[in-house]
Amino acid sequence: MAQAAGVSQSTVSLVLGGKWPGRVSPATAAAVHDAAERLGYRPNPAARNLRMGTTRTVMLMVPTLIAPFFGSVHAGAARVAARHGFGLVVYPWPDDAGPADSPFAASREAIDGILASSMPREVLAGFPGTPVVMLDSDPAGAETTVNFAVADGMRAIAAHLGALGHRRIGHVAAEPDQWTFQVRGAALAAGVAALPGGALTRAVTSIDIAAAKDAAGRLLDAHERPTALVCDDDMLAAGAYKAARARGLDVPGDLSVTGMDDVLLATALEPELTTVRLPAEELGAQGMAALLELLGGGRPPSRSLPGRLVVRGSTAAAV
Amino acid sequence: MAQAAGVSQSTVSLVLGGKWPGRVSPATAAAVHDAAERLGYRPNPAARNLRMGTTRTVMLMVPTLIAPFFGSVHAGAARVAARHGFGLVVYPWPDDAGPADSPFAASREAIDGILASSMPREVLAGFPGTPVVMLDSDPAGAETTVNFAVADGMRAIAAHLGALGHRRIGHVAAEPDQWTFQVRGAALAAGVAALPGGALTRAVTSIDIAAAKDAAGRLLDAHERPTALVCDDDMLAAGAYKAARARGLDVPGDLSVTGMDDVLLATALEPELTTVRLPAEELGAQGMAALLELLGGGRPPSRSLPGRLVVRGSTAAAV
DNA sequence: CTGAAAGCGCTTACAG
DNA sequence: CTGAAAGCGCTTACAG
Repeated sequence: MAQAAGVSQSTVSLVLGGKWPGRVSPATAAAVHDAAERLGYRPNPAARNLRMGTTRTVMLMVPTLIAPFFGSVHAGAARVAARHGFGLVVYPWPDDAGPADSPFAASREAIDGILASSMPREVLAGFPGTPVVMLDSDPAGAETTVNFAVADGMRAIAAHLGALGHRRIGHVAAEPDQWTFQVRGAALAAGVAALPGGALTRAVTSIDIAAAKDAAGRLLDAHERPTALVCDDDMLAAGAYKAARARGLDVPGDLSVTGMDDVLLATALEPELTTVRLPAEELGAQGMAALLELLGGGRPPSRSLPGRLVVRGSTAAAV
Repeated sequence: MAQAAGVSQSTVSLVLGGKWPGRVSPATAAAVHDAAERLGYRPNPAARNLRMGTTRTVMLMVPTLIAPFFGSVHAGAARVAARHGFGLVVYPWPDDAGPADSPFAASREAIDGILASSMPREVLAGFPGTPVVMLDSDPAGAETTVNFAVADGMRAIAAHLGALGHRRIGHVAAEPDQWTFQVRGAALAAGVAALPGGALTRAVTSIDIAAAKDAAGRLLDAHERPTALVCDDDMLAAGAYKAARARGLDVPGDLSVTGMDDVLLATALEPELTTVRLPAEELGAQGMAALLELLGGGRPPSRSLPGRLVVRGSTAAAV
């Protein structure tokens, strides 16, 4: 490549690295660009990585890629990474991976930073010293976090149901011991407590349709049946629909149901689900932007992305 | 590291690379392993890549990661890759990516091979000479392909509906000009033609619930209404349910509906969907195994993975 | 059985 | 403004 352009290797490196102005004549720079174009030349990333001691690759850790939510997070993160010339490697953990350690161990030296979504903080213990941005996680930690304003979302749901006259509300709560679900639970409790005569019951479930159906069923079979079921996410709401149907209850005629996330499922259900839209792709994008800033030596602040209540057909006036 | 073990760099490399038997004494090898363990030493992948001219990284190209189907493909591929010490980089294309070329261009030199799922073959033109295995693609090409036996799946659906007495069948067909959908269409047509008195109508739609609802609606509004709707995938079936409900038709009392894929959505719907289970994770795993074989100098044969008809609540005897 | 040496292709002081 | 040289950390002939 250097001889094709009739210059030295150093000059090629300077020009292609964009560091030439003031050090290489414009004419020479143009010649280098021309030759590179003509030959389809691209710098060898392995050599560059070795020399620089950096890989321009970031790891995204998510609980699973099978939930479409995390596919969106990946899309947003990948878009921002690509724009800055960074690669993105995803590791679903622990759900889909085989032996959890092997990919980790292999990549410890191969990445510059970590974007970890919805993960217990302990998972990062294996990567001491690696810059990290946490997504959808407890902001009390030392790392920069990017979160959704889920408490606001839950309050919006409580207010929406309250305005429709609901007072006896059931919470179909996700079991995982994650920060986001703890916040959702607390915000809902506060929102219902603020309703005159508000009363909250709760059933805990794993994030699984069949399990959610059982949990919702327990709530619906109580002596004083709730008139609305607030579910911690859209998938749980699908289970709530099933529990309602199994008992001959019409949604939203006899029972209002809400979700959270607004994934594809929300509009696949009948009736379509009233839920809070959480901008998953934006989460990935802002998280990657923060990580890139961190890698560049900055101190990006933690931040929180607002959700938006989307009212569809699953909520109606209390009977 | 070398001095910590009291040996030369070459010896470390030989031992850690597993090439020591017969060349290094067992005692020395043990000492090297000990020191590596103690220091938490891991070879620098960039140096290795530079020296070897290989990256032990494979690119997975999928249309999108937001469809859970491709999340499963990724999981299977990543599992096999990790087991062989390979990394996996995913590029959703063209759906989620920003500027399509930028990540491609950047990674051309950074990967050893490509696993491309459900993509037009032209996309690979930008990677001349890179070993490729195609997933869910026309096996007529030169590359090794790993596919689902979708024709068998469609025939199983046609036979199932035929046995239930259905004769007027509507096909909610996916529009994308993909090999898999062409095969599905042809197999269904043959299966219905084999039914005495069988008659097939068809409406084409993009892979989108609202569009599928419209397409299914056109079929249902025909003079002689079909008694069963065969959908090219589960998401289209969700649209078919909506079209049925909008017309006061009960599924499966008035109308049977089938899907294909068996993703999460299939059991979220009410009634749960009769569909053909396509082993997406297995597709990714077998595709990666084939690619690894190809990279190792082998000539892996193309293959086809069987699906399985899963009968749930959305099909019943024809009225 | 073990080590010294070359070289993979970059980037970055440094000399001119 | 331009080029020669060093060195990043490996792997692999090669010599002993």
